[in-house]
Amino acid sequence: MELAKAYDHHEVEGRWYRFWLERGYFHADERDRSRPPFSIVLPPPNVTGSLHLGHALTATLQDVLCRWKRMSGFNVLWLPGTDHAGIATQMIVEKEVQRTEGKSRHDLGRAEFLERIWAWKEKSGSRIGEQHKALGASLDWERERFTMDEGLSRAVREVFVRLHEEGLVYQDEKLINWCPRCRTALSDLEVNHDEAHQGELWSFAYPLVDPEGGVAEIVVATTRPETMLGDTAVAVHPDDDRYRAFVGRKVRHPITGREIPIVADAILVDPAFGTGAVKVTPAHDFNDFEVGKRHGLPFVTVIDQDGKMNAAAGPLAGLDRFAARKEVKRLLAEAGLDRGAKPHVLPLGKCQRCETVLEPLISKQWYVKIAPLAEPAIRAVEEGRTRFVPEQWTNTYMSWMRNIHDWCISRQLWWGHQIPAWYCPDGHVTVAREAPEACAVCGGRELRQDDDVLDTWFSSGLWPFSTLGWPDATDTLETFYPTSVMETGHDIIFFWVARMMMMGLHFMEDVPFRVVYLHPMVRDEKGQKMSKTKGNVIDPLVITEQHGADALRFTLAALTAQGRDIKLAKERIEGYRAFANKLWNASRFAFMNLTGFAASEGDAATQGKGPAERWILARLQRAVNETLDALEGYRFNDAANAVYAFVWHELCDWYIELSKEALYGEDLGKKRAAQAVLAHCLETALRLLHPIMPFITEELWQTLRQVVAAEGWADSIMVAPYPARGPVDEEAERGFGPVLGIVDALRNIRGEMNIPFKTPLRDVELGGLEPAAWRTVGEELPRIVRLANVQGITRAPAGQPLPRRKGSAAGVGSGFEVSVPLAGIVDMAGEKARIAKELSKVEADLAGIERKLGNPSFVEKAPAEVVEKDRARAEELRGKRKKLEEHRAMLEEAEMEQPKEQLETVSNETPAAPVETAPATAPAVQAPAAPAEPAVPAPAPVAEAPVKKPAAKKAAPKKKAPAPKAEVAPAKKPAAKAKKVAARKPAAKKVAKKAAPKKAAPKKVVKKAAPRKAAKKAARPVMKAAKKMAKKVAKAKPARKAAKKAGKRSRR
RNA sequence: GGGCGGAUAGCUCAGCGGUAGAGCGUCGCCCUUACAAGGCGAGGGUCGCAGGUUCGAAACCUGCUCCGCCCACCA
Repeated sequence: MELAKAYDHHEVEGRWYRFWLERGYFHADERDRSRPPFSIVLPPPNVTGSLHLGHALTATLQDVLCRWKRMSGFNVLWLPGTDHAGIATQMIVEKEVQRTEGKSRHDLGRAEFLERIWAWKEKSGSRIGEQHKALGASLDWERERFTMDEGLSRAVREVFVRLHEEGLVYQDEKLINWCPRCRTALSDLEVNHDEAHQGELWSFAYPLVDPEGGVAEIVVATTRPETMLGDTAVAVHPDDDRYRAFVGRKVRHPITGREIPIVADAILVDPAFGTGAVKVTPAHDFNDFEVGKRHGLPFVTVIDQDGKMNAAAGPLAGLDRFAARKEVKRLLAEAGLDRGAKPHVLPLGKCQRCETVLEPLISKQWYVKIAPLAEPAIRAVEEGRTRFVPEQWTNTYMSWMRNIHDWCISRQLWWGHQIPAWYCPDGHVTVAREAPEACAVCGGRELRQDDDVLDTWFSSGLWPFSTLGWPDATDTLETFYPTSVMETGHDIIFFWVARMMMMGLHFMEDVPFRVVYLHPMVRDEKGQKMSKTKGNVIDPLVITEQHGADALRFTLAALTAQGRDIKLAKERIEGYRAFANKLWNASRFAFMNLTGFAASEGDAATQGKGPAERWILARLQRAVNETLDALEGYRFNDAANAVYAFVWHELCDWYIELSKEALYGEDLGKKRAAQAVLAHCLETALRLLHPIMPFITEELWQTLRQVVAAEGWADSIMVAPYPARGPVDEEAERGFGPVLGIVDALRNIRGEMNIPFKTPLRDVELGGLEPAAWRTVGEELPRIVRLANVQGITRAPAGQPLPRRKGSAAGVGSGFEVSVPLAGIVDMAGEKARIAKELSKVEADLAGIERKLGNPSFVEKAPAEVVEKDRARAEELRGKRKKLEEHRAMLEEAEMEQPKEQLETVSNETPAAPVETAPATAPAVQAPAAPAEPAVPAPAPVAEAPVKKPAAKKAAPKKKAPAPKAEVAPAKKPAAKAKKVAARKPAAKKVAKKAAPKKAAPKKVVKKAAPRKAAKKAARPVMKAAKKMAKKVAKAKPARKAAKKAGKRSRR
């Protein structure tokens, strides 16, 4: 199977999406009751919009859930649709018409304008569909809905009428938030009071009608001077002695000449604020409105729906409200009533859509009486029938629900569901599902429908059941309601989630969804909200084009941690595209090496499994379990990371490398086993990853099925079963540790010494292996040899340490030791430095643990297993330290014994180069020392190194073992030492600094009752500092780096 | 004014009572026949500050400081 060398998503993605569609895999069967249902309704995007990354996130997470559940045997419905988004859409099209035709919607008229919007909707609605398809969303397109579909509109009318019948929808004339620009009423939620507006608090005097005792006026403060034209009272606090005598008297309005009462109101007035006297404008302020009702004041509206002063404003009629503000101030100043101003910060209510400062106006609107609906919605969450994830949002939801106000649902717009209420000339109202013939009150036949439309969220609130066919009792509704999960942004908990809860419970008598998963907000890499005005909006289509949908999806999933916003950086996407490519190439490797293997013999082939095979299978199972745990807990980042880590760092970095020995070797049994395991791991990993990266996994999975001539596989990975949880073979994981450790140790020596991979490590010895490890390592010697490029390797008998060898590098790990002769490859100074570093690390760790174990209360009070663990670790560290010290001593000895000339002349052509210790060599492998067990056939030939390397290669290192190095060695020493000292000094100083203040603060210590505690406290920072220093010392890397630099310099 | 989140490596973030981690970036060595969109190795951290609880705190409690978000009718 020939695959391109690099993954190209362009070629792959569209092809598979079409395949899935053709096969009908996205379509849910509402009559299938044999499988458990799983349903999600897609939060409908604004139909005129274009998807942004927030939508891409929603689509990705929901698709992950749906694909996972589908593969897990659920009957999955994921329902797509769009929202008419009343005010937003109307504004967009209005602007567009204005721009292209220079006409307002009023120029066009209602019918004509609505036609334009419908045309617009058709166009952009399909774009949203395309965007979702590009992302790979497995939406059931046959069920796509739109909030203004006939069906959904019928649901809207039904709900309105029923609520009206129940007295839960009513009409009332009260103060509402009005946008003078959009010329419509808004609900509380559509008001933004974000900006702290820098305004002023301006004071003026109201002259008393009948001045008395030299008191002729009362001074009030306001941030909105223009509203004084609508003042119908002045209020003071009843207990305020300054104003007690004023209550009941009157002031004269300086502009209109009306007489206005002074009232006492304890709720409105805070005597400490401003002058303690408040002007009252019941028709333009929410607080004042209440005062007006309490005191029976007149409601004088002075501002009209355009934000201009009306006739009641007398001389100021026709002025814009902000111009009127200046004018009022000017007039009052002229009249000598200005009492000064001071700066004042106040929140301004602005229109969510157009940012216009809102005007509270009295008007007749439709409302939903909310308390009876909210109560069940609160209870449902309290009882856990609907659960919020992450949990913290429960509080947000609850606190809002408990303080909820009646919902103003009428909007003075054209685009939306026209309110099903009809008026006769006498003003009677008839509310009905369909246009009535006659007035329900008087029978009059001249009926006119209410001009207004419903708040967009009114229809959105019905989404989880209106889309399933309600008010009809459909199979779809029966099967898929309540939906399983509502996945959306936390910014619309109130707008949408809360309303769906209320409506669902009221009309379906059950919650609309079992779980509300609230995803984070997507921000740009600087953490700023993406917005058109900032110009930092990223179109998901651009990214899918550049990096592929899979890369974008994976990135979004990997960044979706609970409770934190997503800062999307391009580098992340690139990184995950690289992951896709890695997977691609790993698969290529598999395909190239699976020839001759057939899936059918998979199980039979497992006899030849070695420790590496058992290890990777255990790791695979662990990755599967972790991924499942993560998905079940909605931890998308953990799911993504679990698959990522397994595929890249275990399957690719380790197993593929390990498998080569068997795949390229002569032993057919081993080869087949490796093939079976490789195929199995790859196939499982693809299924595991499929929900996150659907395209590339399908492509590779389909190829794999051909390569291994699979039978009985599903037709598509998306309908193949999801990997199942199972027990992890921990023994296989643990048992393989020494093999991995040995390779790591050898690589570390190589890396630290800058020995290129080409240069083989000769005559490597292993020791310190317990019997089980001895066998495992024995079995895997050929693989160790390959991964570390070793020529000649021997094992000391089980349970025995390594014989010391001069002129060698050593590595000590948990349950193994390695020794590598370095003569001729590299000088000894580097090794000394490396060991010193390692040693100080061990010492620092050990010191910490010993201190702990030396603390009696720790040993006494800590759980036994923790103490035991630490003891064991201390023991291990002491062992390691001993080995390292011995090795260091040996190095020093060797240095003294061996004249450097000899070092230079050592040839590495003879494997036995490093002299005395050599005799241990070959036989070790066959050493019978292992207690009993002939079990493992000793891989004898291995000791004699890979033969593959041609002679020519052997010669190569000679050139690379440059004599000059040794020469440089002595020269660098002083420098190295100097650096070491330099590094240590600051650290020491730090300790002093840290410790000093504590000691120098005896007051505290004295105060403390328990001296022991005080002492401990004083000691704590010292301990920390000491730890720190130990670490610093451990990290001091003087010798080698300095040496390297010196070497380079001298060479030039 | 209330409420909620966040502060851990240069950057983006995991970890949420028992040896401080990952990815990206950095540095060194390698084009080792799946992959240079790669491999191997290394460096890098007073876990925001100050107290407290505990044998033990990055984690739990209290206070503070800075960032972000939500809610709110002080004229």
